[in-house]
Amino acid sequence: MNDMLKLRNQLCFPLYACAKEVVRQYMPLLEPLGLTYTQYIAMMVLWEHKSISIRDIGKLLYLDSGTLTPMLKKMEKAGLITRSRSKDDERVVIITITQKGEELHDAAGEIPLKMSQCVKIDSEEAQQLYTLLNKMIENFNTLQNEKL
Amino acid sequence: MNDMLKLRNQLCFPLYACAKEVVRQYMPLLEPLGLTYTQYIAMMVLWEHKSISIRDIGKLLYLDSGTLTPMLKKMEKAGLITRSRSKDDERVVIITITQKGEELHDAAGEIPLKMSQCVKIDSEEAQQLYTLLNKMIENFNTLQNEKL
DNA sequence: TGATGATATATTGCGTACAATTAAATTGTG
DNA sequence: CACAATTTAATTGTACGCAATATATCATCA
Repeated sequence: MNDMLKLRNQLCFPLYACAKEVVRQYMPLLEPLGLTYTQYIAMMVLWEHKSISIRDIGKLLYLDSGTLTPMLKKMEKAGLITRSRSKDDERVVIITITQKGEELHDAAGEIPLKMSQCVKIDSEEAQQLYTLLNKMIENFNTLQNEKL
Repeated sequence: MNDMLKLRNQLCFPLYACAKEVVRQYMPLLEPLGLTYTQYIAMMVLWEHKSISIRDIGKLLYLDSGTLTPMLKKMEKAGLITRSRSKDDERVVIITITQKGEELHDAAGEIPLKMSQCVKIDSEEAQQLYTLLNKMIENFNTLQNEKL
């Protein structure tokens, strides 16, 4: 029996399970804002950048057009953003946050604190985790670039 | 501007992004076996337990019947498992691994090593990550039980 | 300039995920 | 023992997530 093929010896499984659970914990906090987790992180990009191409949102969130296009159309319908083609390059779609989208920022203010209370690890552990995860992501980015 | 609402200050986002990326890295390794990642972790449970209820698979994988029922039906169609009602309790569906399912175990033997090479973190870091993630999962389990 | 390749988004198809609901079987209780 | 409460799967509906493909636009250069 190959012990590496047991669930409890897998590193990737807790990563997968933990990520799912965190998203689940966000749901009741985001429900009053009418956002899903993916929409929430998209709003986070827009609260910071105000106006940004779908391509750049995808690079920041590691999501492709197959995920973003339908989601952003829903968010447009909800009045949080507008979509328009760039004049410089007609291929590019620019997403711009609306007043209504900006207003969600205040309503979201308490969410990071509530989540950190829910994820009961101390700040040193959180820092460790952050560092390790970003190291892995960096490595995946490098692998990706090597392939091109 | 609430800095906690910036992507780069979020702990949950690297967790979410990293988990997705890991699943993506698994895909080419699992493709020759005809498995998805979720099917792969289900097979891991079955390689170890041989025969187990859907309920217990769900507890081990943190998945509900809405996910498992259709997936296990596909795996039955693929000949990897059989499905049968328990004689003791007709509500319970028992999943049993088939010979064909057992044979996949050998073919999967190289996958953990290949993945560990792909995720280039050293064994001490891996241990840290494993510990932190399991601590978070434990905490979520506790929260869950408190609610009942 | 016109063919060719690259880029950005959209679309399609498939496979999860999960909440909410339904249906059947079992358990607990008066 | 009857019946309400619980448990287990299945079903339904919504929302990702990604590979593969299609389409339109842009860049390059012979």
